[in-house]
Amino acid sequence: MANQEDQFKKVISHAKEYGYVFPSSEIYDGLSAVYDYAQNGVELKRNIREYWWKAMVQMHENIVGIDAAIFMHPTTWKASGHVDAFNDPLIDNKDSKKRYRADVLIEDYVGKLDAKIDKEVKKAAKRFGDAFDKAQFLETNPRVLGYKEKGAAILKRMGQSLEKEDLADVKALIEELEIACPLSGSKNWTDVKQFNLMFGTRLGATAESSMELYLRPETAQGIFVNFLNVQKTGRMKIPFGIAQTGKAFRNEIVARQFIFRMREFEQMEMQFFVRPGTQKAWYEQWKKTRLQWHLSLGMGAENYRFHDHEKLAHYADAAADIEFKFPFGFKELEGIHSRTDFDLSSHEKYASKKLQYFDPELNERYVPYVVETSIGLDRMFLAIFSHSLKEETLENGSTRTVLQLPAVLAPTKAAVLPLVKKDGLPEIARSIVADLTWDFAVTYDEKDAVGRRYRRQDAVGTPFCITVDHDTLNDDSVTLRHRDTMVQTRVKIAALKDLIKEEISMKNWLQKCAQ
RNA sequence: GCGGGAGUAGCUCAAUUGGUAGAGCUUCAGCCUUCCAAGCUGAUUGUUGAGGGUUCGAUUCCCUUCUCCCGCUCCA
Repeated sequence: MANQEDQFKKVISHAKEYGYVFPSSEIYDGLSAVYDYAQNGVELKRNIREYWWKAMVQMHENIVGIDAAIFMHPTTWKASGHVDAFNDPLIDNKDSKKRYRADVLIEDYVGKLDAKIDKEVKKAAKRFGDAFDKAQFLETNPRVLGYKEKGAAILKRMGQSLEKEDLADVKALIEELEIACPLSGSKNWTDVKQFNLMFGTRLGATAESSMELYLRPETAQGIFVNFLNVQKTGRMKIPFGIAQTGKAFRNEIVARQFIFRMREFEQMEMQFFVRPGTQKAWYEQWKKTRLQWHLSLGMGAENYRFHDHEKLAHYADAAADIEFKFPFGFKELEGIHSRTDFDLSSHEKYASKKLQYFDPELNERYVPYVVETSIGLDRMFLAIFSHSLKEETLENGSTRTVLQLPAVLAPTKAAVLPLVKKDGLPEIARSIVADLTWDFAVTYDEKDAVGRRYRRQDAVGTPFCITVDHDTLNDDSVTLRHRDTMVQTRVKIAALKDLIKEEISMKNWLQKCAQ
């Protein structure tokens, strides 16, 4: 455990020291759970996004992309269920330090009343024997009626108080009912606090004319509301998908673990629209396809696993996570959800617009079912970065820190190094840089001994080093050093471009794990 | 939000009973060097997380606050 912790701390400080991730607004002490991507981080992140986009959009004839706005009509979030589901009244017990949802505590209390009714029924059934009429008993027995009334009154009052956001009354209700903490038995409660997981803001200049808005808590709704637009204008036939990448915002109560859980984060997701009844097969298909994508990066199959959800979200009929072994254990990296027709149907109701597809094969209209793949770009970044950071002990006993990023994703693909700073070697190196820079990201470095420069490039994750030496003057050849093996080969300058292109080509990487 | 730990240079860390901050690595300039960080010379960097208090004097003691890490909690 201490090792894990140490490793994670190394990841965080390496990310900062080598220009990948900085705490946001650091000169003001940072902002909780907000981070900035630095000069190298932005490249890595961009490359991951591109790798995903290529695999999901470009390589699928029936998947297209969009880029929806972060602001959406507020009714969107009523239809999606977020206004209800992302809005919890929470209360803490001061003695046990446990936190509960206030409404759940009260509902549990009402549940106990129902249990009492059941008890009465059983007792009566015993007493009356065969003559027992359950329906009549429930309607006439004064005790049962008392429990029922009480329960209904409690729920009504709670509903009204929550509606009015009268949280003091919710607390009063809990105190009046003498609800105790299930763990400690204590009735020592804090005030009820409303936690809204969505960030609110206002659209419009003046307070009177402005409109309350949310920053989107997920990108998916931007696709659902555009479903028909894309289907019609793109002449899409089911099954087809719409993909997008973009920022989403959640006001997490506790956001932690570096960039794993941030309040502002980027999703890469694809909604796949299918004929009702076929969702299960597509769900399985996408689980497989997405895992293959991960495996193509070569970070070891043993570091991935599926986690099938037993408790499903309000919209899903099946859901699984692809989990990755982060420095702090296996955690969710990507979600694959069978979302049914929940979202489209709900938007139909709220917007009073038909969101249906006419299926020419079946000759009928229907609301399509949706299978979603949704991956956190920041989590993918962390997965790759933390997995790539290694400390090696070499044969001579020295250690080297190397960031073994997949070459296809590395921010800088090659560093060009003159062996010494004289004899015309820098000039040749510069000319190589000038040539290669049209095709991929290269850098130049002449400072310090060449060995030190190699280690520097190792630490930032540059997969190739090209060294210009005195032989270059005679035969136009240079050495090409591979980061992971430290092996060097002698190649002609003219051959460099194709050699490296081959190693960093998305095509070659994506094909690695094709089924 | 609760409990525990921690904030000193870009990174890792020092500073003896309170006496106005140092080291290593890094970075930068130069020298020397024909291939895997540790050769030589020189240089930059800090309101010691922030604010307040006690004191002649605070990195050190007290209070407040912010941030990070771990656990609990929460998590579509």
